[in-house]
Amino acid sequence: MKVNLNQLKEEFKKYLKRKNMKITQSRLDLIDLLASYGKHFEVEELVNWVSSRTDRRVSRSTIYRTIKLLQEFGAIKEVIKQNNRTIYEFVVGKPHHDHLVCVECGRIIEFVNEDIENLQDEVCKEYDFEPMNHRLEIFGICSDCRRKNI
Amino acid sequence: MKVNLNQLKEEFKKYLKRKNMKITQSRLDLIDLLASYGKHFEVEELVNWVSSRTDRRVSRSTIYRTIKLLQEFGAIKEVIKQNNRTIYEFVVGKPHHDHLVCVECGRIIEFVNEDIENLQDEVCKEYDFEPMNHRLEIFGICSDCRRKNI
DNA sequence: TATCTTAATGAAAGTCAATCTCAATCAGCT
DNA sequence: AGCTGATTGAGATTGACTTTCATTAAGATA
Ligand SMILES: [Mn+2]
Ligand SMILES: [Mn+2]
Ligand SMILES: [Zn+2]
Ligand SMILES: [Zn+2]
Repeated sequence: MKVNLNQLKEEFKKYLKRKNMKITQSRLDLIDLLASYGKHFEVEELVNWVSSRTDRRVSRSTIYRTIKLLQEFGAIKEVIKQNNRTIYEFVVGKPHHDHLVCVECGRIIEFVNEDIENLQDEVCKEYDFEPMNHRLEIFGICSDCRRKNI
Repeated sequence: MKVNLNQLKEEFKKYLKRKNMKITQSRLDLIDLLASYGKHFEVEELVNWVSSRTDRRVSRSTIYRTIKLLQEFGAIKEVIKQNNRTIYEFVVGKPHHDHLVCVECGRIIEFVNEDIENLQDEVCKEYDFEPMNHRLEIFGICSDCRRKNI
């Protein structure tokens, strides 16, 4: 579960070189920032958080561009699409998992279920479909919110 | 699988009365149109299609408002959220199912898997989470597109 | 049926996430 | 240090969706 940040950055540098892209300070900074954020996040939230750490400014444009890049690289995933908001997660060093989303308080519960994963693979085989990624979102009411509502 | 449209409309009328809302021509027309559309759809697509049938004009605003209403009523579901587009489906008379989405050609394959559904319920029990609805989207490449790419 | 009250509608304006544009800057090769 | 092309930031733009508000229609009442 522990991420070797330096190793990750080295891999990212190789990835950038392979794509003839430049290793810039902004890109490396964002990896650091994302690795230390430790929560599911929305881009706008990240923009604010990054600009609050005044050490070095990174523009909104660059943050959007780098998030897309890190998604292709595989360090970040879109985990929830609700209303018209996208919630992301830094997934390096985290095993794959899916999410329960409380529609009342927004709480996000992570779960792992190997059986569901295997069944998905079976379904894909059945339809001769090559899966690349998936998103299972279960929307409902968490225990805390149910207790409050009584 | 066969939907009794009149019965559906009667239920929708009751639903509207319960909510002190009016039974309007636009609302009834949209149920007819949606029931006859027979495909997954995006709102903008529906707006165009509806306005191409010149029998009676319904504005974009009303279409958006009615789609939201029909979602609450349960006749329509958001089935895919990708990029910043939402794909809907008229679900009356259709058993619950999930989707494989080809990221190359946009093809949507529907599948039913009771085992996955049951496992989801188990997960929810485990976390004392009351599920309301869920969305399982598997993104990948369909067989046709894989053949083309060889 | 005519009248009245209130919800629904349409057109246009507004919102908001995300993308694009382009001049200035930076990475990194020589 | 100088060169070349990728990257950046600020602001403009897009596109899906929502809101506003004057007008219209539903449907209850008499
Ligand atoms: Mn997660
Ligand atoms: Mn479907
Ligand atoms: Zn909750
Ligand atoms: Zn395809």
